[in-house]
Amino acid sequence: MTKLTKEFYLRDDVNQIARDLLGKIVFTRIEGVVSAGKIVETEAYSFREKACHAHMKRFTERTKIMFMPGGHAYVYLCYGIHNLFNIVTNTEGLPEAVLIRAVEPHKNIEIMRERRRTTDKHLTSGPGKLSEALGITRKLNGIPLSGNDLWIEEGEEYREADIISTTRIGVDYAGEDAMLPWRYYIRDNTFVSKK
DNA sequence: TCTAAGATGGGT
DNA sequence: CCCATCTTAGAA
Repeated sequence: MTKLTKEFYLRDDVNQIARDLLGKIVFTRIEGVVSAGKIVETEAYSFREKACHAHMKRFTERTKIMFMPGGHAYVYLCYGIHNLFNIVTNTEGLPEAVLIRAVEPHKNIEIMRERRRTTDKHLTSGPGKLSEALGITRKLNGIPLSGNDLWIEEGEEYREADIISTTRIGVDYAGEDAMLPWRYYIRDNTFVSKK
């Protein structure tokens, strides 16, 4: 019922925000249709490390969204096929973001089945999958999460012991920064993407 | 202009 | 393991 405040996103600690987002609910309203999923897996990205598109504050047509103040959506196309959904964090000019890697269906699973056309366990268990299930495309790139198209609400609180921290997926190109334990997920949750 | 590579997912 | 698919960034 209550959207997260902008102070939540503006904090100068993208890893803390990635942890805090676990259990929160992502809502979309696409052509009037609302659906939602509970976040169960995230990854943190920062200009301070090499896996980030905006490493060393690299400013391009694509990365300019990450320079916006925290609380905006960064949606980009991966491998020419998949829309990956990130949440921009930190203040303007400090490009950091949290990649949402998996959610658990929370509201309107029927529309997710229509959009995905696969079995339920594959509905939202990966960054490309959840975007398709929730209808997130690059049309939403750069929009604020304070609006009524795409937003985050409070959800479930998890105890520290149920949050796993490990290395991020698909970032081998980042050299030693690929070893950073900046991936977070809920222990034993069936919608967490597999390595 | 040209081109290689990519924060994936689905199938063999 | 292989491949679809196409934007992006950087080189030429």
